[in-house]
Amino acid sequence: MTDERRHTAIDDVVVHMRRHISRHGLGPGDELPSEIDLSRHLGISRTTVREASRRLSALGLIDVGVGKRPRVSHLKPDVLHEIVGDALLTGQVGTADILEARSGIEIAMAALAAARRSAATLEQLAAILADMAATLHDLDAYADLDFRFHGLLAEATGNAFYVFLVNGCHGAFRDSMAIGHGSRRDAAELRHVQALHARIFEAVRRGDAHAAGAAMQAHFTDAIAAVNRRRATNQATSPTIKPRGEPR
Amino acid sequence: MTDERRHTAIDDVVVHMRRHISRHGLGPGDELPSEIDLSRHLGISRTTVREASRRLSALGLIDVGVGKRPRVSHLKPDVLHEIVGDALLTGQVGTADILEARSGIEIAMAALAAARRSAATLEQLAAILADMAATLHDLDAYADLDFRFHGLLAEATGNAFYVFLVNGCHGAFRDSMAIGHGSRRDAAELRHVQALHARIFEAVRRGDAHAAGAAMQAHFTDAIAAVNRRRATNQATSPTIKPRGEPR
DNA sequence: CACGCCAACCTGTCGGACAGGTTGACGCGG
DNA sequence: CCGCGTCAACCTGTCCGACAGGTTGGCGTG
Repeated sequence: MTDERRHTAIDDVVVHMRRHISRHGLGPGDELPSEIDLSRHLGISRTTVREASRRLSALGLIDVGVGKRPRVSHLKPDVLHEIVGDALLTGQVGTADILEARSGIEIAMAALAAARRSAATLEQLAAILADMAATLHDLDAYADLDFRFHGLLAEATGNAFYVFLVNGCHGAFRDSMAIGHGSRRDAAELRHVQALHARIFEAVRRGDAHAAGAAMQAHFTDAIAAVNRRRATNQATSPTIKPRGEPR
Repeated sequence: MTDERRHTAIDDVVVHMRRHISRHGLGPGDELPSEIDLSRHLGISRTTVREASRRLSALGLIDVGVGKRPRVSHLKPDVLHEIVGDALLTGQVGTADILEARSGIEIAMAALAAARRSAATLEQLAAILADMAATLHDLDAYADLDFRFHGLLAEATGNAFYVFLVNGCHGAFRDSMAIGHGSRRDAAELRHVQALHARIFEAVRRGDAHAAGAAMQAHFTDAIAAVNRRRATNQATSPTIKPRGEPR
C-alpha cells in the first residue's frame, strides 16, 4: 500500500517492447528492434533501453547476445528455477514447501500424461527408466535422469505450461538437495524410488490416468517423508537462516 | 546445446550478490550494498552493477528505489504473473493450458487448506464469499474478489510457495480473460460459479480435505468447460497469433 | 527535549566512447 | 553461373563522467 512504486522511464520502455511484440504478433525466435533503434525511436538514452532489455531478458521474454539482435525467447523453466532458488536462498520457502506444491502439480500431470502420451514419448520414458535402473550407484547422475523423467512426463501432457512449472520447480528443488549434502539418499532408498518410478511409467504406458496419479502420489508421499526424516535428523548442520519477523 | 551463452561481467555481479545474501544469511527487508559500493569493491563500473541489479530486481530477489539502498525483497507473485503473461503474449501457452495447470495446483491446495485453516482465515473467507455474493452484477469486481478468495485459500495452507504459484498463475489468467472480452461470463453463470465457491468454503470450514479437493475440482471442471465453449464460439475474434514452426 | 533543516548518500537518466562478436552483401576466382 | 572468402555495417558488453531528484540520519537551534 505505502510502497507507491515510482514510474520510471525503464517501465515505459518495457511496456513499449511488450506492445511491440503484441502488435506484430511476434513469437519465439522473431527479431526485435536493436537498442539503438529503440533509443532513437523513443527519444531516450541507450542506457535506459538496455536496462529495460535486461529486465525482459531476466524474465525470459527476450534473448540477447553480443553481436546479434534481440529475439523473442522460448519459455525458459530456468527463470522459474532461479526465482524459486532465490526464495530458498532468502529463507522464504523451504524444500518441504516446494515438494508439497510439486506434489499437487505432478499428480495431476501424471494423470494427464497417461491420457495423452504418444508412442514416441513412451519409448523415451522407457529408455530413461532403464538408464535410471543402471545408475542407482551414482546419486548425481540419478538425480539428472529423474529430472528428465519428470520433464518428459510434463511434455507428454502437451501442455507447455506444465513443462515450465515442473522443470522450474524440480530444478530448484534439486539444487537445494545438492547443496544440503545431508539430504542424500542411500542406495537402498534409491531402489525403492526406482520402483516407484517404474510404477508411474507402467500406469502411463497403460494409459491409466487414475493409476498414474496414484503412483505419482505414492512417489511424493515417499519423498516428503524422506525429507521430513532428514530435517529432523540433521537440522543442526543445515545452513543457518534466522527466522524473520513480520513483513513490516 | 549450440547456444553456448557467453559469460559476462554482469553474471559475475549477480553471482556475487547472491553469495553476499547467502553468506550473511539475509532475509526479506535486509539491506544490501549500494551500487557504488559494489562497483568499487568489485573493480567494475557502476553501469554493469546496475544491470545486474536490474536483473535481480526483475526476478524479485531485491527491491530498489530511488534514494534508498537496495533491500532483499519479499517473494512476489507479480513476477510469476509477468512471466506467464509474457508466455501468453508470445503464444507459447494458452489460457486453457494455464487453467489446466491451475486445476492440479489448486485442488491439492484446497485439500491442504481444509486441513490447516485457522479460525481467522475462515472469517476472512466468509467475508469475501459474502462480498462475492453481493457482486454478481459487476464482473470485474467479482474477478477481483475471486482472486482474493483463492489467494486466501493458498495462505491457509501455510505454504508460501503455494501463495506464490496460485497468485501468480491466477493473476496472469485473469489478465488474459480481461483482455479477451469475449470470454466474459453472464450473470446466470456467475451464480453457478458462486455456488461452487460456497461449496469449497463449506468443505474448508468443516476441515474436510477430501470434500474441499472435490469441490475445487468441480470449480475447475466448470471453468475449463466454459473456456472451451467460448474458444469454440468466438475463435474468430481472438487475437491472431500465427502458429510457429519448431524451435530451430 | 523536540523539531526542523541540511549534508551525505543513493538511484534514475543521459551522452559519448571503444572492444569484440555477428551477419549479410559484395566481389573475386573457378 | 556458382561458390566462397573478405569486409563493412551493425549490435551488444563495458566503461567513464555527470547531473537531477529522492531518502535519511544527524546536528544544531529554540
